[in-house]
Amino acid sequence: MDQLAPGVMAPADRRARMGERLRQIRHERGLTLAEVAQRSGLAVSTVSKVERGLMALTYDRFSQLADGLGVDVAALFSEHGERFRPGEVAVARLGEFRLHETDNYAYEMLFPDLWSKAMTPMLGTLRPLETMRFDRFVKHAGEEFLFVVDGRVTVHLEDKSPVVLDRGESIYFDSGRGHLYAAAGTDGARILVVCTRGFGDAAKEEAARY
Amino acid sequence: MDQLAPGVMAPADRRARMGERLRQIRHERGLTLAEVAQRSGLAVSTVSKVERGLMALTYDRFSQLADGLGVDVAALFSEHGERFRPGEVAVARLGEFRLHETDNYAYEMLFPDLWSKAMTPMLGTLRPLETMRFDRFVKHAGEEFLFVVDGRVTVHLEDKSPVVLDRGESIYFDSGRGHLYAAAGTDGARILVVCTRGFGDAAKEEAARY
DNA sequence: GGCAAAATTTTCCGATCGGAAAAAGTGGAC
DNA sequence: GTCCACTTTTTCCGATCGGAAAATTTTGCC
Repeated sequence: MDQLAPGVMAPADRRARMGERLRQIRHERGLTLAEVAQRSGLAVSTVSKVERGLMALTYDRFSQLADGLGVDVAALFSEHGERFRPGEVAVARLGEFRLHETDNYAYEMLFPDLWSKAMTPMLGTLRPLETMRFDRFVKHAGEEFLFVVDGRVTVHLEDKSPVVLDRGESIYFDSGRGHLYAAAGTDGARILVVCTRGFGDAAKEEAARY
Repeated sequence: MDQLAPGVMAPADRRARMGERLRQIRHERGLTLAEVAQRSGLAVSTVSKVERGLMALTYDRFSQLADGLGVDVAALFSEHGERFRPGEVAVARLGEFRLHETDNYAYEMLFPDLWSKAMTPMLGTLRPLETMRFDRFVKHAGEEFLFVVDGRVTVHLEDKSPVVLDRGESIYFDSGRGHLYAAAGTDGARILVVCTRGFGDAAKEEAARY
């Protein structure tokens, strides 16, 4: 009577698998049931039962739980999704970086040989804004994370006031918003930038401009 | 009484929005309630109630419904969830981190309020391996980038020799490989870790092709 | 207009969700 | 060992889900 699409497993199995996944995620975060319950607005007992596959949450509460765990609902439903070769590892040693110099930035790609990975980490050395030549903001697809390793940095964002970051501070933003970095003050600064979505797209966009 | 995080809308609103969205999708497909019910294995009345926001399906049945509609669950949540919105910016100031302590790690989520962004950056303080208790490696979906901010770090990877990283060095690997960090030597160490939440654009694009 | 067929909503009720509180682990300290 | 604090599980029960079928609305056609 139940004519479901092939590959669909029984509800009980689904719950069990999802439960295991949720518990694993919670443990990775180092959270207790009480903490997750607090953050998601659910009862402790509810979270416990869900993790053991004893119960299936309604989608709105399930969504709350995902938020409380800090995980995207979408990710919980997509069993697959690894395109980076499973198990791969790469180390970036001092002095082995590939230097990339432009008019304004001096970037070092940390893993120049790793092609299709989710993130592109770069180390950069910044000069003060006065010595930089800028026509326009840089913008590209993806999201961007900047961490100040040394010195002070001013981040200019399109339609926003400049943000000054001290050493150890960071900023996260949509790369689609125009952006531009410079060292604050007279000294240089050292930053770590991590972008999502391969450099490929960005490179293409850049190339198309000239 | 309901003490939820800011920005989270009431359950009723959530249902209503989702319902409208589901009905819209069904109409786009030119399907009737009966047809969707048939394809998803749910009752007609159930689909009707869901579309009008009178009821919230459990996540397993919700998933069935999505299948019946021929739409990815991810897509249903992607448009109205509290995601990282285009153009958004967040700054992590010193002293504003959310500290999380586990047996082995003390890490600080840099953007605790920004869920569902592509990357999850964390700052961590490591103790030497001797003082840590470990049962097994940690492994999870996604990819991971570790940068040594201060001190020296030993990275233990499943089926690999330990890797020692000096300040300024970094490592990139598939989080699916068991991993575990510790400070090298007797002093502690300071690290910056950026994780992706699995699930890539590749999967999305594949699904969207047809 | 009336009529029939199809689509949708409402009703009813058993099954299950989901929370509060009690009970049962789980260490760690003494 | 006992005690204590913390985490997890179990219990209980009101609230809600979810399906079958009846009732209602809508659509098409004469």
